[in-house]
Amino acid sequence: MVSATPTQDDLIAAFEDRGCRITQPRRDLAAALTRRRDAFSAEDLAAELDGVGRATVYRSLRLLVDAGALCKTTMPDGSPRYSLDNARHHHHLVCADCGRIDEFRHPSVERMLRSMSADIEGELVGHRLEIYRRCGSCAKSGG
Amino acid sequence: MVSATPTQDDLIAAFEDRGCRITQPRRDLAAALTRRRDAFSAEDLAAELDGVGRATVYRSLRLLVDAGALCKTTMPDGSPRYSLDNARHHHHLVCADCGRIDEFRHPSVERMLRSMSADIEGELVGHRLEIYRRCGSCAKSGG
DNA sequence: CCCTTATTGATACAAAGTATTGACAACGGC
DNA sequence: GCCGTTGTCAATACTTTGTATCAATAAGGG
Repeated sequence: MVSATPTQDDLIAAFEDRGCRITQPRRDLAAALTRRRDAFSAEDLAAELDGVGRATVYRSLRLLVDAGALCKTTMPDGSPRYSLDNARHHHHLVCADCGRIDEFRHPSVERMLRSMSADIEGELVGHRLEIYRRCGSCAKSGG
Repeated sequence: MVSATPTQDDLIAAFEDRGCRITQPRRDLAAALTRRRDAFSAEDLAAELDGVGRATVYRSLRLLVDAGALCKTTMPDGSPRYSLDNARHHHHLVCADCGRIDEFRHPSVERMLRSMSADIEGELVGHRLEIYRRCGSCAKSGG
């Protein structure tokens, strides 16, 4: 089970857990992911991984998102970003200026869902929550 | 100001309010929107509006979303859907099976945001919340 | 009614991904 | 340690959801 920020081995383990073979492209990708601690786009990552095909990058990202090792987040303009998943259940705090993504856990979210579920017909199957803000350093640097 | 489900005239007014000319394509689009009460994709709408160019459909949808007359919602798979905006501030209840989108207002959402803002560094500039469920009729029809 | 200028449709392009396919390489069996 | 099966690969074409460009057109003020 992955906990705290995943290491390269954790990412490899995520592939193995899903019954996938450990190939060189996947090793390269895992290494690149652990080097890159910020949020990134799939295309950026593909450009960085020179010998690895675009399709492989996308496939692997999807695998890792499904495995829970990566998060896919939506920016205010709708474009997707990936980031390492540090902890089980959380939401994202996205800086609308610099795009920095922080994980975020707050009891009020679960409280809200419980409180809503009573008033919603049918079964809740999931949710998507992004909080957009101007992060501390962007606020300081004015704009 | 648009309130309750917008009529064709409300949509036309939304264009006017933004200083736009009232053209035949925009009239056609407004008519199609008020006929179509369900959530729809931009491509569906473009296909329905035969004489109207794709670019015009996308341009107009963006204008109406900006004007607050339409909502753009994200499905669980990430694909976008548009729907008429019935009321000022709300979130969306999306059926993961049939794609039906209902508007949804619940005090717990604002309560959550207030409660979180105390613990978040920087200024909150927005949020995105979708609640996915299986709606009543999809639950009944099994699966 | 005419002139200005927003708007249009066509088309090309862009971003983010999925499908296809022949080649290749992991890994289990022996 | 070699071999064959089969998952995986890179390349490429295609799809979806838009945006940019641009010449032609039509809105609507004067």
